[in-house]
Amino acid sequence: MSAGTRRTGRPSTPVLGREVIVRGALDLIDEVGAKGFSIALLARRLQVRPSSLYNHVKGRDDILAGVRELVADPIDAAVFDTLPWDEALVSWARLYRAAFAAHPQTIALLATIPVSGAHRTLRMYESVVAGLERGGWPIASVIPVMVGVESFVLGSALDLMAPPAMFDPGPDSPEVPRFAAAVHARDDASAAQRRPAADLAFEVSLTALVDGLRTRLAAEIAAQGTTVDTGSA
Amino acid sequence: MSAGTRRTGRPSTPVLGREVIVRGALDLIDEVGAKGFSIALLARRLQVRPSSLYNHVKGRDDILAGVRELVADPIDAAVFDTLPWDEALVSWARLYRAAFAAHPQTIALLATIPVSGAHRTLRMYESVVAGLERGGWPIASVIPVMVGVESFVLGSALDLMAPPAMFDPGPDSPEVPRFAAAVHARDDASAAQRRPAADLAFEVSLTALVDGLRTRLAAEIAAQGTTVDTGSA
DNA sequence: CCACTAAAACGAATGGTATTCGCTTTGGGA
DNA sequence: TCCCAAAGCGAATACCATTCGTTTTAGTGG
Repeated sequence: MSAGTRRTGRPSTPVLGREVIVRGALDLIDEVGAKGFSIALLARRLQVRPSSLYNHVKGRDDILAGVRELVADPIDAAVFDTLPWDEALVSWARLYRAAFAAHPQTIALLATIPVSGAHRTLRMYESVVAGLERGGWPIASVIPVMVGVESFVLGSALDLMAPPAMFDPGPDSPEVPRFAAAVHARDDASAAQRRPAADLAFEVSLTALVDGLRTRLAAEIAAQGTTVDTGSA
Repeated sequence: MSAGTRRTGRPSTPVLGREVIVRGALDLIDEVGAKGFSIALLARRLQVRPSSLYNHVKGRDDILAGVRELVADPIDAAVFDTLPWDEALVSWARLYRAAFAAHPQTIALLATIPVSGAHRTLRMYESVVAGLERGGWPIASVIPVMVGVESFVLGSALDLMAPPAMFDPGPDSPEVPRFAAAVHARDDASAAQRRPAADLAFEVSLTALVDGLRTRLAAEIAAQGTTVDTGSA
């Protein structure tokens, strides 16, 4: 209970565990940010010496992999079982982005880490693939479509942690007048709708992307029987 | 010329300079990857002691900002002056992605760094904004559209550095049969067209995105004079 | 019930990191 | 010519993640 006063040797009641460590890591990152995160700090918060962590996790990267699972947990691809593929895609993308938006500080740490091959993730992909196939997408286009949407979502997540006011007062506005005016107009629209500007940009492009995919699917179905062309229009 | 044998004191002919350091950093990252990059290694490659670098750059982050400028240099938004907005957008996105594709190892380091407010970058944004306005986009939608495309490009760049063979032999393929089949079909299509799978996914979604934006613009122009709705469909 | 093994904590040590500071030498402007 | 600033070096600082040996305890097989 008191600070840093545990005798050496195995404790009578267990203190750590993978679960505890990963949860603590996520909380810590939320508080101190990606740059502030360190094993030493995490150990302090868990009332433990740094070396103790290594009895439960392989190392820093392993902890971050766990954090990723935690953050990605609420992403649910079950919508693909009940909704048409296009609506499901929109819903999935929103959930995906919202999951990262709930922990913006983790994005800098998780973006670089290759997406975990955890069973949970694989099953999510399976649902998406099944939903797209059921929607009529040719098998060879399914992964590209999914990856495209996922890339857009991850890019939008990166955008989330960009400095909110980017060139607002603009020291060199005179040099880029149209850009400055456009930023101003966007901010006005954002304020009028009482929604963050980043959200508006995300929704606009997400709608456009899925819209365009709908068009393409129609075209591919129309060309059914001819040589399949997965290149550009 | 010989190894590590420079006397103390200011050298008669200058050795370093911001340009030299940043170039060296990019080359080093290309060679040893993001994880292998360090100030000490960079100094060794430049035949210099680590502390000497700080006479020319503020620190690690400053160096990376310079690397970003270098990588982003070939991104040219001049196309917006000559092509219709939709074609220009496609061309710009391709250049943008290609710039990062030319230095895949930098992506992990640059993705987290907020996009530099360098004059070069601002002028690029100015060109894009001007092009979209000229294309008929309402001023309030210009930034969201640009940000959306940029997010997609950055997300696709992240995808570039993902492990190329992800779940190919799939140890648990039986558990995710449709996913495995879809990956296989995509790889076949990729081989048949002799293009990387990532490129195909990028092109598919880029086309769809711009296609959807074209549709939205038409709708917005048709609704001209009515209350502008920047929300979802 | 005892003995033995494995688990799980600690503490110290290792080798890495970026950065700062004082020293020295030299180039260039007044 | 004098003097300051520029630009190298070397040492020191304060981190960082990780490994290893030690110690204490939990749990299990005989």
